[in-house]
Amino acid sequence: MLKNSEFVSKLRNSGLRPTKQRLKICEVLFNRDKTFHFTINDLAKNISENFNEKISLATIYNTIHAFKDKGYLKEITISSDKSYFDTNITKHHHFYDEDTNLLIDCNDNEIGKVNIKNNITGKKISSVEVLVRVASDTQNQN
Amino acid sequence: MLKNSEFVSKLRNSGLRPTKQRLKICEVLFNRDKTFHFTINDLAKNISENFNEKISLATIYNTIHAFKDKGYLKEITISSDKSYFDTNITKHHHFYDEDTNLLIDCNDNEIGKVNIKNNITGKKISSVEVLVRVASDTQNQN
DNA sequence: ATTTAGTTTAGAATTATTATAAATTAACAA
DNA sequence: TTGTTAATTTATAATAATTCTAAACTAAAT
Ligand SMILES: [Mn+2]
Ligand SMILES: [Mn+2]
Ligand SMILES: [Zn+2]
Ligand SMILES: [Zn+2]
Repeated sequence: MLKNSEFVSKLRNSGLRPTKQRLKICEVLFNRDKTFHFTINDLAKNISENFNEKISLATIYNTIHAFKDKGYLKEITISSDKSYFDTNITKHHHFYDEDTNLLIDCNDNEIGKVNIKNNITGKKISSVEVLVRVASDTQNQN
Repeated sequence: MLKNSEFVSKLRNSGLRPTKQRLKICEVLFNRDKTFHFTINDLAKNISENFNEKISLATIYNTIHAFKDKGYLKEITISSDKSYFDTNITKHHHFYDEDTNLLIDCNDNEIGKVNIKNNITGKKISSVEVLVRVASDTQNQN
């Protein structure tokens, strides 16, 4: 639940000019109570259907990637034909409902800490992510 | 290290005709000591460069998807612009080296069992996969 | 006000993947 | 064998997500 002026400084502080388009995208993504997951297409549709502004698809891609690079979004890869973004930038894991194609955040109390006993020599761990795929009982198993 | 005749029965047993193309792909994928990870492009290149047979890209896609559906391959999604396949069909986790773009299998002794305390109501867990991204110490963290 | 560099945009290009539909081939029965 | 049938392969077109390009626009600095 941030105000417009807060987005302006947030953008300025990260070296991004607070343009009309970026502020609108900030509002859509960050001016709400709960974090959520979306695809570029979801976002483009949301903006064109629910607001008067027209933001070109190229700008949406540019902005989302800029926000990701600045750490304001995380990218979640579930399938190779679609990329999800997450406004929850804390470390967390996901359930993926194969029936509805929805991503659901795991709380820390739902999945215990992942115990990595041996890392690759000379490398540093940059992230650890668990994906739990779920489906109705009557579905095929993986 | 399977023989050609074994691939013939394996294919027949799963309702797939043992065509010349499928047998060649079996040989390339399964006639070796260790499991490995590959992309469709890797495989197409491998076949066209190291063998005389020309298999059309459409057939490679068809075959890999058929093998995946029959459970002879697993698909691993790391990034949205490329899909990896895995000849190791046992339950296991992965390291992904962001410097080299290589996938590395985790042994059971490297990552402890993931403890899922609460599943989504009414759903069945179809898979649990951990992806540990690693990079050189001098790289950016996630 | 002028300049400059950053940003937006429409549209083209790229790339992975899937669809189409005709030619080929494996399986099967006569 | 031989003919029939359905599965498979293939070249090619289509699709769809994403990136690129280059011109127009705009925020920031002078
Ligand atoms: Mn794709
Ligand atoms: Mn893609
Ligand atoms: Zn999330
Ligand atoms: Zn593997």
